[in-house]
Amino acid sequence: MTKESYAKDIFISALNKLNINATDRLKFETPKNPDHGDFSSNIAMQLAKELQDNPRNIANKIIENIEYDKSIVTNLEIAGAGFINIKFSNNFYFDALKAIVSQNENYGKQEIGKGKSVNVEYVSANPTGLLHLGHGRNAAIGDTVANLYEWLGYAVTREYYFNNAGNQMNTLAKSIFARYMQVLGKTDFPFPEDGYHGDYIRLIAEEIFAKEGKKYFTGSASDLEILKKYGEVWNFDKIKKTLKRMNIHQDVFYNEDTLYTEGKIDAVIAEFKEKGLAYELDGALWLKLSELGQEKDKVIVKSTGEPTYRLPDIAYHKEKILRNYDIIIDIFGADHIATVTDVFAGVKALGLDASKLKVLIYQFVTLTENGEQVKMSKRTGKSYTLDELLTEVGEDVVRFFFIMRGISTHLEFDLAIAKEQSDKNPVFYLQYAHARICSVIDNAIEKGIVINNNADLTLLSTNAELNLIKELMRFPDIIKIAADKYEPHLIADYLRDVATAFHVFYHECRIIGIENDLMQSRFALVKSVRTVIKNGLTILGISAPERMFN
RNA sequence: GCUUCCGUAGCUCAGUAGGAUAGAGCACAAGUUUCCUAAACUUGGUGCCACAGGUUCGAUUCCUGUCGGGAGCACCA
Repeated sequence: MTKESYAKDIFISALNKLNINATDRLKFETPKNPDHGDFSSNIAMQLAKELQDNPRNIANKIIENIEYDKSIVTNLEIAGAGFINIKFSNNFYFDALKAIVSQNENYGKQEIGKGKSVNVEYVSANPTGLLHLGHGRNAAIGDTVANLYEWLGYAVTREYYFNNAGNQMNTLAKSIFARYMQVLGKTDFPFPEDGYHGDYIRLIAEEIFAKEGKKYFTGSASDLEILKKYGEVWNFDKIKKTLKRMNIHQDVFYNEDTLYTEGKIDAVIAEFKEKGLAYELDGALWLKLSELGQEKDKVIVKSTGEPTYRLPDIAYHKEKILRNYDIIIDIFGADHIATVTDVFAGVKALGLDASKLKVLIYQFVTLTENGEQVKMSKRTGKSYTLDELLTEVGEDVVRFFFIMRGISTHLEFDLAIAKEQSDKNPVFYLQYAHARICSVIDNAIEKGIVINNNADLTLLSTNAELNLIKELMRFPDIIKIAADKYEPHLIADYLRDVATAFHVFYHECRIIGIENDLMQSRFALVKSVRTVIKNGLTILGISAPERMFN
């Protein structure tokens, strides 16, 4: 039983007695100010207009008709403009803690998504280069969202859209070839204008030369094809290694190529033509987006015969929709905003249900240090790669920093704070709470204390203890809200609140060395805190160390 | 010009699907350890919630417009 379920029960039966049907408007919230009780309803204010009565009068009538169990609710009162505030008994909280203790490491897991499926597509970087900061934010958001849905009981597919077909792959081949020729001694061999200037291209060229010599010097189509493939494999290998460092493992690597080989691109073209939504002009094939609510028509097949990105994107989303997921989530950077509406329009035009699609757009990341923007790595002199950042500040810090802000706000990644292994770094605050608890338990075991599993929780009586229980009770709701709103940072914020409540408790209440029964109940409490922090960090893909400062 | 995100404390950001006295971390100042990890805790205060209208019993939150900053507006992806 939760606060919500009990409060709803007693309110609905009171409203029924008054012949008021307001079930859908009945919402409760936990007031910020503890003087306003544990739970609060604004229903009386909402009803004021249609009942043509003063909210406080209505609240009074509702309260008069509420029947409640005094061992669960201790007080109901009207406050302010007409709020009804509920105070729950300590016993209610002890029962809630008992439930947490018994669920143990499963606490927070839910069945809301049972029998339903979610596809989360994230990272999806082209194999033309190494991952950079933006990909890092993408990866952290995508993986955390996937975790959240898993905790809600959904069957989650983590997907990576692998695109080795477009124009950019030819640019990669040409870039490698130019560096290759330079490695062969033609130092003035021209580098393509729009080529990839990163240092890794040179590494790839050197590696090819070391392994296979100069046999690709002709630069023929077949040579370029080999260089392209080599670069693709090389880059993708690096990408996967970087993701692995971030504790990310995707289930499906959907290759764009299969859209062509399995005829899915052609099928979509045929369908657009059949619906009269595609026409030829200047040798190119255009999609009538202007008839689909967009500003202007756009090209889907270039006059060269190659599709623009729009067409495979539409075909790919069609493909995902046909795979029958209940929710399909894409994670994109702000630079992709324009493509989203095109894909939606295209998918709808194919008669598919676009309401299952949810596109998360995250804003850009800037790296700062001591208030100044950092563009280049001091160590390499090149722009920061994700791998480099991981090495510099550590995996846990990277994952945390990338999700600690709302996804729609610009993220300032402060290198100085990230590097700091101290109290300034918010990650350590959470991990420290976990390590502290582990340490106390180790300590008890060392002293020969036996921790039993049926402590008398009613012995917990201080504010610090009760606040901690209340904090722990929020965990399932927070997971649900974070998933519904697609906001991983809510988990990070929540864990900080839990850690704070724990540290306050720890400061005020001793555990070891006090009377046995109370000690046992405090162990139960503290073990639950440890579980919540560990589960929360797991959702964020961050480790929960048992020991800190070695 | 159009699309989109943002504008809240000195800085970085929250604000629980519209609620009561707008919060946290950092920075700054002062304290707390014979005692389970002081990477902790306690105490200090600052806000025309960018601006102007509108909706509402009630707006930092929703709508419209203005200003300011970011990201887009290809036969690149």
